[in-house]
Amino acid sequence: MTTLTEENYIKAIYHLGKHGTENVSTNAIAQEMDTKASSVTDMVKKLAEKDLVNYKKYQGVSLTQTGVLTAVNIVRKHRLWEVFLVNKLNFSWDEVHDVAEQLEHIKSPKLIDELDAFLDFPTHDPHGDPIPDKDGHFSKLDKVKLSKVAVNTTCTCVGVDDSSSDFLKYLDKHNIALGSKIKVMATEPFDESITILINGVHLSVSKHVSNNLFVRAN
Amino acid sequence: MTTLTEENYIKAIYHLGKHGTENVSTNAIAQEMDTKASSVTDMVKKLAEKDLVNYKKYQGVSLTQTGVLTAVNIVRKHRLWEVFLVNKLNFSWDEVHDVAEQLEHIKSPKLIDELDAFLDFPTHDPHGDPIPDKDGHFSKLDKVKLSKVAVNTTCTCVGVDDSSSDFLKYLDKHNIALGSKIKVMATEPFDESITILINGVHLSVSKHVSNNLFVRAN
DNA sequence: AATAATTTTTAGATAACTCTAAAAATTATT
DNA sequence: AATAATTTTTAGAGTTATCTAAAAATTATT
Ligand SMILES: [Mn+2]
Ligand SMILES: [Mn+2]
Ligand SMILES: [Mn+2]
Ligand SMILES: [Mn+2]
Repeated sequence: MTTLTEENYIKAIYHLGKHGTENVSTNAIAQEMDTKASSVTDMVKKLAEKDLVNYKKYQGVSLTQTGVLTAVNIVRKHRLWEVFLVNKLNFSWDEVHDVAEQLEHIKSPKLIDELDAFLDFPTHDPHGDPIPDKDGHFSKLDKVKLSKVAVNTTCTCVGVDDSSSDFLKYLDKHNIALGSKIKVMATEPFDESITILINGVHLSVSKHVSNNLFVRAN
Repeated sequence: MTTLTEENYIKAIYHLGKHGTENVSTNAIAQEMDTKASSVTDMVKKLAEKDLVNYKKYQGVSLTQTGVLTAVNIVRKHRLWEVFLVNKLNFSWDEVHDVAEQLEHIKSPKLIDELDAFLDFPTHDPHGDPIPDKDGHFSKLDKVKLSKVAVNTTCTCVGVDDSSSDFLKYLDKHNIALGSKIKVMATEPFDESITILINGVHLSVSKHVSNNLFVRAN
């Protein structure tokens, strides 16, 4: 059985190292989890003991097969709860993350699969991130950063890379949501800002925005 | 801020001492929580320090006003989650308790009130126990134990006193559910068992059953 | 290749919660 | 009222997860 703390470490390693496959440094984990490197070392030893991570002193850690499975299951729970909060409980997409951080640790063999069915087996969460199915398989959606889209092309917003509350609120304010049609009107070389057409309105957005919005070509 | 452990102690004191008003003994808490009396003493001191309980050495504990408020809020969360699990996620009434024990500790100012609205402000949980509203007020429902009902009277099942999985499954097996009409046909003095008519079927039930089924007169 | 800077680990301490065993207080029995 | 039984508290120690400070290993710079 994994503790809440162990699960959070597993999740951090999963997210930092390309789905847990790459080696992740002690410091990177410490930063991600807002803790000290010495604490990370302690926990990583414990996780290695439990065969959840591969660890060699000074060489960083990666997830074992069991570790990846554990991580994917937590991600599944997190994202399903986010869908529930937005679709059923009137949460906005900038409010769900903290609550999902708690709900993702609830242990029940039945709960998540029933929730999945109740939500009609969603494939993506409110931020456009894919939800793994019961067996851990992700539905691949080929998305591209808005900054890569050519001028005069229209595309559809399908996700965000930055899901900080501030960024999401900014998008809300300018009526940019998943499903929004965006036409790239112009790009400015000097500051890499771009002008887009959204809901009939012209809007100039910074490099940060275009680099953190995922779109699909139409 | 209350920890998960503190919340569980508060809840135990609330349930053992008539809504936290009566004094509860250290041993009673230890038994309820499946822990040692010495651990209870430690925690009770901590709770007294936080002004959640009234405590005098060797005299037992009761909840303060803040303690009652905390307890009622946990009970509210527990019962609302139980309704959610039964009404929305196809859980049966004998499966919900353990999951609700986990969910009741989720902290979110918005979550519970939205859940309450989503469930259409239920007044009772799947076991017939009242759900306090936002302000901690319980809707009183005058219920009586089936064992108190006179012969030849018909009544409606509105709750259970024993909500152990075994007892609930027994009720399921004999199609006794909240809302079921029950007519008391006969009482046997020698073992205090009674014969009831339910769904057109005659059934003899033990003293335990009649003492743990709440009914409302019709 | 030697030295400096950085990263990582170890050592030792602390906080929250738990336990066992012994001491103290209360309650029951004679 | 004295003694016995029970309950409750204290003392001391273990576990998990955290921290600071110092030591060791790795990586970068000269
Ligand atoms: Mn999230
Ligand atoms: Mn998300
Ligand atoms: Mn319950
Ligand atoms: Mn209940």
